[in-house]
Amino acid sequence: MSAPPQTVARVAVPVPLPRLFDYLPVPDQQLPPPGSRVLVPFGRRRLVGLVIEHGEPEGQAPKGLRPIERVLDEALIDTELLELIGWCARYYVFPPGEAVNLLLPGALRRSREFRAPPPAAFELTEAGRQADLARAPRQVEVRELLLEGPLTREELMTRSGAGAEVLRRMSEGGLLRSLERPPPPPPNAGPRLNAEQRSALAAVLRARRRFEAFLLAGVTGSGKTEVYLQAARRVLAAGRQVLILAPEIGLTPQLVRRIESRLGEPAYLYHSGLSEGERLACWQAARSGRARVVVGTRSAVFLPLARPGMFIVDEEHDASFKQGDGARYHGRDVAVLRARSARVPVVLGSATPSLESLFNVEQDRYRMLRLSQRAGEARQPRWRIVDQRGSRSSLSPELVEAMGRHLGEGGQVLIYRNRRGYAPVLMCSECGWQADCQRCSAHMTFHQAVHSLQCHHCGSQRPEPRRCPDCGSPALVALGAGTERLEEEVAERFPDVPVHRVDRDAMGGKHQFRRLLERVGQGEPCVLVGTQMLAKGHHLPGVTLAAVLDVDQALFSADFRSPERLGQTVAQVAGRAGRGDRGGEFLLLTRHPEHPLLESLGRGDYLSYAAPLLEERRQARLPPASALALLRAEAHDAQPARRFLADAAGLLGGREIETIGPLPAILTRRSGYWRFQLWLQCDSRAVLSNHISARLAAIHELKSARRVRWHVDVDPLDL
DNA sequence: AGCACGCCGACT
DNA sequence: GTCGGCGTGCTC
Ligand SMILES: [Zn+2]
Ligand SMILES: [Zn+2]
Repeated sequence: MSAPPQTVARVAVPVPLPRLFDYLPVPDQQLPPPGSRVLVPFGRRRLVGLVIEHGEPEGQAPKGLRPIERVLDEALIDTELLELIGWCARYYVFPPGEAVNLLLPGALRRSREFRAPPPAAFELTEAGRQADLARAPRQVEVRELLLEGPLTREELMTRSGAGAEVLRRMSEGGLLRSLERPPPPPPNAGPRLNAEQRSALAAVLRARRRFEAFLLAGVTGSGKTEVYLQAARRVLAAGRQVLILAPEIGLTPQLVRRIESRLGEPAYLYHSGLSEGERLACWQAARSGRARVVVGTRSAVFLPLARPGMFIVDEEHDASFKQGDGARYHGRDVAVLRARSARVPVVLGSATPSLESLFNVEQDRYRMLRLSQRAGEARQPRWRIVDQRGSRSSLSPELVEAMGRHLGEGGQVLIYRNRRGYAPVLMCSECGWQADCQRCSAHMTFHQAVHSLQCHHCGSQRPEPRRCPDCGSPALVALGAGTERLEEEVAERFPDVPVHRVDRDAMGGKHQFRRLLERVGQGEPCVLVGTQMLAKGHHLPGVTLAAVLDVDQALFSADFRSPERLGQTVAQVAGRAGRGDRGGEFLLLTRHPEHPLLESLGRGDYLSYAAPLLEERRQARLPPASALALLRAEAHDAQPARRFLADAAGLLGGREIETIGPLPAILTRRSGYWRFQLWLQCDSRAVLSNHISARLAAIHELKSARRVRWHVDVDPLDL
């Protein structure tokens, strides 16, 4: 009747080897079920692993099988997640042992018991209200604050001056009750939806009980967030959980507050900024179902969920969803898979959808929901492409004129430049010497304020040279302009207007940035000069003029994704202008105004810009129209890396798979390593992954593999 | 990835 | 004599 009991557990062990390891049960015990967390002997070490499945021993273990040492948690991970991770390991060609890192929070990856983190919030008990605290001034302070209602532990400690010890004593004495989360702000129904939003919402709700993937493509200010939050509310009402993924940079306190107030539920945050204890608490709350709303970055896509009801990916085009090392998965794509296996809807939102998602719409895998109207009075800004040829300054006369006009009318100006520092190149005007990084094939960026040269690829620094190291001339010139120089030039042109620089160098702490946003929010006329930090998220209602400087390098980049990224950046920055009630203006500065990409961009509609890009990818057999994986290798010398890839190419060639290379990476040398890559292309994603997986062991065993660092990247974003 | 073993240069 | 450099091999 029943199948004979299987004799070994196949265990995922956190080592970078392309296989699971077989273990016998703990002596005199049964095999722990799949999903169990176990402690196993491994070589001379003991490691925490996860039982993936049961089976019969195959592939002779050289020294025989060893038993599991201890079962730490039985069936901790459900089979749906185990299957998902297995699928990911095969598709993305990462070692199955990564399952341990992806599925367990750090606290559960170690064998020792974990000390429970302190409670996140407190409220006063009845006993606490009435207690006689005449001889405990600190406790009185705590009580005063809590009379108004519950507070987070952090807030309570800073405002009352009470230490952890005081709170612990009060809890033990029954004066305080610990809460896992502070209560959410009062629910707020939010604005009335317009017709487009209502029909998008209806479409999502119709799929509430089955799998369907939606691409919610809405221009800036069209109210995408409202649509998915209203859908989420219905899912919560049915007793299901909602997982929202957002890029690191977009996971702001404002977004979290908005989510909480719309959903009337505390949002459980999961991101890398949390302490280990906080991560564990969120993980457990998600697994138990207590956390009904979870908001997190990429890694949250693997959180266990008791009753998943909907997945949401905000800013789905954002590159931070792709993990860049270890298990190189794409959080958005995993969310779609997870929704499918849980039979629930997934909503991908973006004003500038990835070509991958647009392709999936074309293939009828996703359904597009378009929001083309800006909510409220906000209008599309007026666009202008400015020919920068002939202008010696980075700020062209037309830009300066427009800035003066907008500032004069009380507006704010945003200038976007994707490069921090003073100048990207420092050159000797006598002999042509340029300051290059010793360890990378790149120029060093000149940072004038700190008198140094910095490499933005490897972080190395050196002091600003006074003379040319080659010819001794003092005539060193800074070529081009980064944000630091732009700030200086703006201040020269507009001495009476405040200029704020927003980049990693100028914004030391988060508080500094927040304070600046508050100040800018007051609405005084000013100029903001900055990088990515400025383009993403954050409401800047006072901005009426936005400009993108120096788009030209993106027009001629070797990276085939460059035009797509350019369009996304430009649309994002343009979206900053005229969010308020005044009609905005947007300028794009270039020395190639006739470039077809810019003409297409200038029409101001991202989707019609993207359509021909997708067509080009198809013609060129590039992703997403075909499957691409890279085999990357790096070594201190170029030759071993090239050699390894050439050997691997010999193993990987096949009728269905085209191998190209070894090619040098776009940044050929980084941090002292020469970097090369082999392109592997195929019409079918599944065939490509299977093909590589099947040859992985042989690649591992290549002699030439021993002298290089190498890995496979399926669906790579960076070249 | 760790972690051991192993065999050669320069220290007390 | 031995401390330690990192090349090589192994992990159910
Ligand atoms: Zn010189
Ligand atoms: Zn460098």
